[in-house]
Amino acid sequence: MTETVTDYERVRDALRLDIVKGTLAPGDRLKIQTMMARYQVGSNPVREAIQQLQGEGMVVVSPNKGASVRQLDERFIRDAMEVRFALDTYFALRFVEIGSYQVLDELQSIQDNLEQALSQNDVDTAIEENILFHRRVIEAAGNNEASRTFERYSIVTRTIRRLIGYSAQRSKTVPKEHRQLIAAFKRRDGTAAMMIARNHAVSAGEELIELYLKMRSNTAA
Amino acid sequence: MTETVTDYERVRDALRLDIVKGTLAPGDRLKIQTMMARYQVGSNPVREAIQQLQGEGMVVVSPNKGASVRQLDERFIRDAMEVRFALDTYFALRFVEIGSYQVLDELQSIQDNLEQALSQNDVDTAIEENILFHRRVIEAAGNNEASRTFERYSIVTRTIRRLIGYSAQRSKTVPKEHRQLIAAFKRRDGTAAMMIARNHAVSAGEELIELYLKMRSNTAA
DNA sequence: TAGTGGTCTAGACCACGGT
DNA sequence: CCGTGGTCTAGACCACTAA
Repeated sequence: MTETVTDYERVRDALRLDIVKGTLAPGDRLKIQTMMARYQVGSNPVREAIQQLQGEGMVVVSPNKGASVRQLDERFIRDAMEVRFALDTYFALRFVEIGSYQVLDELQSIQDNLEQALSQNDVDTAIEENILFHRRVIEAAGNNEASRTFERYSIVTRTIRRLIGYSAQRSKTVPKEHRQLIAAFKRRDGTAAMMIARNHAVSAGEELIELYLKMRSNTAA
Repeated sequence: MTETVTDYERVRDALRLDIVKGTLAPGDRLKIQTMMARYQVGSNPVREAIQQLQGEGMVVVSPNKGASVRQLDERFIRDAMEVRFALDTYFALRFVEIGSYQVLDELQSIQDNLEQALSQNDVDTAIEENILFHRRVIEAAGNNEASRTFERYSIVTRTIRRLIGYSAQRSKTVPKEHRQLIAAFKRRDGTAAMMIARNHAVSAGEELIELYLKMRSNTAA
């Protein structure tokens, strides 16, 4: 019953978790020596873990210069959000075709948690429940590749939102749009679901860019 | 003016190319010793290259058992085609908004090459021009992440099509649907472009699955 | 030109599969 | 229980940077 057996798997999983959790922030250097000490392994497993994460796109490696956590620049945020947009729109439509009542209940329950977290200003929980909501819609299709792609880009939302939080404005629109989406799912209205998902993704994307730009100017100050 | 400098980059690029070209087929083992000999490097660069490709999803590594080129099973084909579907649909709509006349000309020229290749039964060229057509539509949006995602899954089309070729039937519908798409782009008809792209992706996906199943039963025989 | 840190090799170690 | 082949360590080597 041992989980991952090899060292490079352990290091890879630990690193990925640290990046997702935010312990390692975008731009942070990943020095081999440091990780050798942290995980009590040699250089080889560390390098292999880093290479794999580079393949996944979380980490950037410059030859002879080293690795660092991928920077979230404006370009990447826009691109990631657009892919999210394409996925969310399509899988909202798909959900109408295949979503079960059981998953609908799950969505409703996630949504309840999200609203409660928002009302209590529990930003971390709100972020995770929000991502979970969208992930669950995609996962309902049982498409591994779509889920992986979603996961790859959800780090953008997670990281920026964690830095800025939810505005009073957004704390209202997010639940409203989610409830509209659930309603459209319930009455099996594919067109409506697509349009709501589309609108939701656009407004989320635009706000994230705006927050990012604000963040940059604040950091510069 | 040296291209990639480090060994692991060279090996990674060579391996990736071999997989895309089909020199290394799905399921082929990637033995470290073999690659050490082939590329004249030690085990370390080989392992790092493999790990990165595993991150990209082209290669599967089982701990203590080794790496092999990813198998194209029915599940993966379906999932990949569905992601392609989501991308193609969305970026067809997007192209109407942002596509330039210059890119339209490029598309027309690619399409000409594709039709010529089909009429001459030049399958390899047809495959590449076909992929190029769809890639170009996505690339017009200038979205790096979308392009990478497209690239990741285009290997499915490439590999299966290479094994089976184009049926007389498909040799007619592909150009027809592409021409319809170009026409919709030209009159900036987003709704039509989306629906054509959608239809095109669905029929391509269904045919690939069918071909795959046929291929499996032939191989088994 | 010294220091930091990434890259690569050689070889020991060990898991797994066949005999 | 031997062979094949994947995994890991130790250390040499080398690219970059700063003084």
